[in-house]
Amino acid sequence: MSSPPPRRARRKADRPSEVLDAALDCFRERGFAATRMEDIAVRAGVSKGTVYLYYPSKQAVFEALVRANILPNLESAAASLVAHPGPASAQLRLMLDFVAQVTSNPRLVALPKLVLAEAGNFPDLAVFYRREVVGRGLAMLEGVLARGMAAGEFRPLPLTATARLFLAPLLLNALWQTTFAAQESAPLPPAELLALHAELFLRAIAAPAEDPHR
Amino acid sequence: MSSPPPRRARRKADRPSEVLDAALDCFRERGFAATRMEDIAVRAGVSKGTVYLYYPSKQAVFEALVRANILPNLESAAASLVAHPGPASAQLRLMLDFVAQVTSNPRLVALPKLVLAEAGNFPDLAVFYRREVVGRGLAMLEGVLARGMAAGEFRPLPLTATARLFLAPLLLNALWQTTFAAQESAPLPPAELLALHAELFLRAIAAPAEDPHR
DNA sequence: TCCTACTGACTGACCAGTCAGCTATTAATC
DNA sequence: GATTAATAGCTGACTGGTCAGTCAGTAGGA
Repeated sequence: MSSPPPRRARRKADRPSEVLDAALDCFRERGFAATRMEDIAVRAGVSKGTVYLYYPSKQAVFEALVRANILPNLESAAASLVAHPGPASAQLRLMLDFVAQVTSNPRLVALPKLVLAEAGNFPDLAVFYRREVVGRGLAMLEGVLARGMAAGEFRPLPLTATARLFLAPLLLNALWQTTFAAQESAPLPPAELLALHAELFLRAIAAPAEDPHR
Repeated sequence: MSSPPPRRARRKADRPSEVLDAALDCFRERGFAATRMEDIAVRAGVSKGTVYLYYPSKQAVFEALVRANILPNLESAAASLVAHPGPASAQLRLMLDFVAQVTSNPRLVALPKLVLAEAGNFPDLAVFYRREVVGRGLAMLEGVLARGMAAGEFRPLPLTATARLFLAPLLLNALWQTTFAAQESAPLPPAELLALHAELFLRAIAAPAEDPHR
């Protein structure tokens, strides 16, 4: 085994992500405004000053957090799309499964909610999120829909609106989980909701079957 | 014309709602955490102390705001449902139009977003909102869906999940408006999105037409 | 003259961000 | 290999500013 790197130096490499992890936990529990830099520091096992060595402000921590956690998931969604060519309806289900899986991770789900809540206070972040996350997600989806329409698998429909209608239940389910899930007496399993969504949506956009009687 | 009521006394009656109006504007612009009591007071044309005469804390202002603005709309939705009996699909469109109209008022749209954002800090409010707003809205919707299924107008489907799928695009569209609308280069008109939603959704849940060839 | 609505200066707590200094580690020197 | 020097990483007390909430006092109205 290679000798471990010097402890101090190794810590330096690890600190940023340790701080972000701690920050995510804090933001999830109390929101952005109510978490203090000291909370984040203590949770990361570090002093307040150290956090400022790596991030110049609380805003910067938040922005780094969003960037670090969101983009890898988008990349992997795009990759899985490329890895699974096939009928557009199958790819649609693939994307749905993907979102469902991401959405089942409470730590990740917290992020869109935070962005939504803080969009007013972080216009830059809202722009970034709209462009890099929502924009790219919708574009992927529109690509799949366009392929399906071109192949006669789906009816011709306005791409943008259709893509948003497909995504809406996925996103809202995620927000729901983080907001109301705790107080549900008989929670509706997300998998059930999403399965029904897939069924209804595919039926709604399917091209009509060829009618042999005509 | 009857003589106007004494100015001081009249003001007392009007203050609470004036304060709530001002608070809504402030919360919309800067979020809950970032608005100061003094902002609300100035906007209401009053001093900070006066706000505290009517509401014991900032939290109380927020809670009163939500309660005052949400419930009347639900009542009126229920009333309009009673006033328009008819096929379930028509009632579904009625509810969609209703939500669309409420949603087109930016002041009202801000509230669900605030509740979402602050749910963690106001557990009581989240419970209230879940029960009184979301719960009653979903119940109304489930009622319409159940009628339609019983009448053979819609396929039999799980009520709860179907109702949520119907609502999701409406709510998400509202959140979208408040979060990203400002930066859209070619905004998608909500009416267009909602019309497509109605079309797709009704097609998805429609009972299959009787097949005369069978 | 009394009361009711209102005012706004004030207090106490809180916290983001700073910085002088400490400590563990590595490098240099003998 | 022991001692000292240099430095990178980290610390936490401190500062300056902000703001929720208070309350003694003012003024309009009956």
